Amino acid sequence: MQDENLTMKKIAKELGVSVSTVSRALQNHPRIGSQTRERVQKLAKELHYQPDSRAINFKNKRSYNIGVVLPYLTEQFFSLALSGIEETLMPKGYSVVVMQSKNDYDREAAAIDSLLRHGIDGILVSMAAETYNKSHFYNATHRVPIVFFDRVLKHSRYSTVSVNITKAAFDAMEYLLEKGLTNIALMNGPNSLQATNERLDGYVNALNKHEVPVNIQYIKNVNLTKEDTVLKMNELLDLPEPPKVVLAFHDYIALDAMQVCKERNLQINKDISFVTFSNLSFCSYLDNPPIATVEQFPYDLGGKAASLLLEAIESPDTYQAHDLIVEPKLIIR
Amino acid sequence: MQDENLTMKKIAKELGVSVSTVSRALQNHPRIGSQTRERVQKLAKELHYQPDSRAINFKNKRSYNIGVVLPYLTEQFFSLALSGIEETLMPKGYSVVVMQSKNDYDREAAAIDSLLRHGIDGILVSMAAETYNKSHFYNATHRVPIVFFDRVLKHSRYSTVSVNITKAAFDAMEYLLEKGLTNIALMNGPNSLQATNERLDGYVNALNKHEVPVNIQYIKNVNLTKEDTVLKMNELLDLPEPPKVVLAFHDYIALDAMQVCKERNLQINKDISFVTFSNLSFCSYLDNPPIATVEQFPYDLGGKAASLLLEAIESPDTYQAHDLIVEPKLIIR
DNA sequence: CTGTTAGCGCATTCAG
DNA sequence: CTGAATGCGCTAACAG
Repeated sequence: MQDENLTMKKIAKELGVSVSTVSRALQNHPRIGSQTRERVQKLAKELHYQPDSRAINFKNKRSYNIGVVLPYLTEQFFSLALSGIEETLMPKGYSVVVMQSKNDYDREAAAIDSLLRHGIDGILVSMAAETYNKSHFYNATHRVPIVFFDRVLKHSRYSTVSVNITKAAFDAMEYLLEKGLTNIALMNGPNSLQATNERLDGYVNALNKHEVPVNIQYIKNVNLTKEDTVLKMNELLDLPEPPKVVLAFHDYIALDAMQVCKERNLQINKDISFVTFSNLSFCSYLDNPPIATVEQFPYDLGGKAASLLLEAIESPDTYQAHDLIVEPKLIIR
Repeated sequence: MQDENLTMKKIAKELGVSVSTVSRALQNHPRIGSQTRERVQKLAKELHYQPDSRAINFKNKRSYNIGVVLPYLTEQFFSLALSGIEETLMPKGYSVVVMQSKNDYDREAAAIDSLLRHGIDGILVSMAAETYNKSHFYNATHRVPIVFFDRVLKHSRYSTVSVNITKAAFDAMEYLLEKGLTNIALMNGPNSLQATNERLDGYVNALNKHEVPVNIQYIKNVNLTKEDTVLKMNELLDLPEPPKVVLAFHDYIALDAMQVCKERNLQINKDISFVTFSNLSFCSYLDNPPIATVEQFPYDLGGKAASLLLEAIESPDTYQAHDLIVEPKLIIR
């Protein structure tokens, strides 16, 4: 069948022409005779010639590979985002190199480093929860463009694509408050994430608007591990006046928190309800799913981030970093 | 900060030595003066020199990228497998390029093609459900090694890593039969997958051993879409004697099938029960989870496949393709 | 121990 | 329209 080391040189020799002629014929260069082009292309096809992509990458200073660093692929939110990325990049001839940070700073830094050494053309990042030090990003900036999505780092050199979380939280709260519910707890994420602050803003704004006093004991930060969720949920339930509703950072937190409630013999959606961010398809299989959830359109998020990155790569001169905000949607179950 | 185009040449000129000296110093070559080595390494560090990976890839005829083609990253089974792959490859300096086939033949073929053009060093594949034609694999074989995992293609040139599904199905059935249950349906996968046949074997073997007649109406093939699952589940429930237990191809099928049951006012785990393959962590959140499930260790599957592929890449002469079987584990809930 | 030379596969400039 | 020559960044064989 085809030869592992079939180069243009061999085709050239076979046809008695020069390598540059073959090169031109193969890329439909204008300055080439149509008959020679035919001859070359015909033979190339017969021999199953495949250009050596490594040589081309080398010449072009491009690899057509995009690095993606995100917390967990097992979280549906991120695997959907990756799908959006893949779908945007593939038709443009780019491939996706993924690495999971698992919310760990060291892994994230190592991933960025590894991507850089592999010579990718750009990086898409959704930050790890534990990332307080951002220097690994700043260092990478000199080598390739970076675009953040969802868990973003606002900085003049980076484009970001994120959801308007303040509004999402506000809408969710307003929905609850208008139903007459007031004992609403917030199980928020870690402070390293901007979305955490935005959730808090929306939460507080809504309470203020409806003149419900903010109960500081109802506000918890969770580091996104199951243990911490269990701990914080128990704290909430141990309160003299435990919450009737919990606004959870995302569905995974809610699921673990629900388990805690069940173990304490509370009936979900009766004694206590949940409102979440994420809209995991999985939750529709629950007998007592969260009463409402905020759809964040991860697929779009990823796709848009990928588009921005392509812009940065292919038009570096005209490219301007900017922040894209995606509007969330409250889904009532 | 660091220069985008800082090459060894510049370092050499700066220090008044030759490029090869720099090259040797940087890779701790034995035949180099320790003082020159120091000088070079010091300057390289100061200047934040990073070798051009594209040039190195070009020279080595390696990209240190491994392609992974699998059905859906949103399925936890596959994202776990990918984690195992990533964890195995990363310490060896390889990165992972993923593509999702979405169970579609054309997408799978396009993915393989794209990977080949990107010059990856090897491919890991878990086949699409709709893949009946295998020529895209055979064509790729001439260029790079391929290893299959989970959804494997048995062929002398490919290594495979898969679960002993026949045994898994047999064990699951035996568990049910010993509990005195006999009306057991099998919601199997599409016939293009080897695992489908193996499930059937295990199912039939167990029935035979326990001298329970095989009811052909209890055996359904599902094409892995929700619609088909709903259709086939309804067919089962419409039977004069509907099954009391369903052995489902995997958890996702079971979840959709359970929905059908609920809509028909059947109580899960009372009127009808499910036994599944996959052991999705998600199912532990269900009020009425499958009564048993087969753990297939996707993380290990991926890791082992990655190891085999590395072997094929790094020791092509001694490498022998072979089939690895992972023993499943029946988990009773 | 170090410098010179050559070459990987391809695109491109410069001649013709 | 086509061929010869050049160089991308790096490694390695060959000299010294």
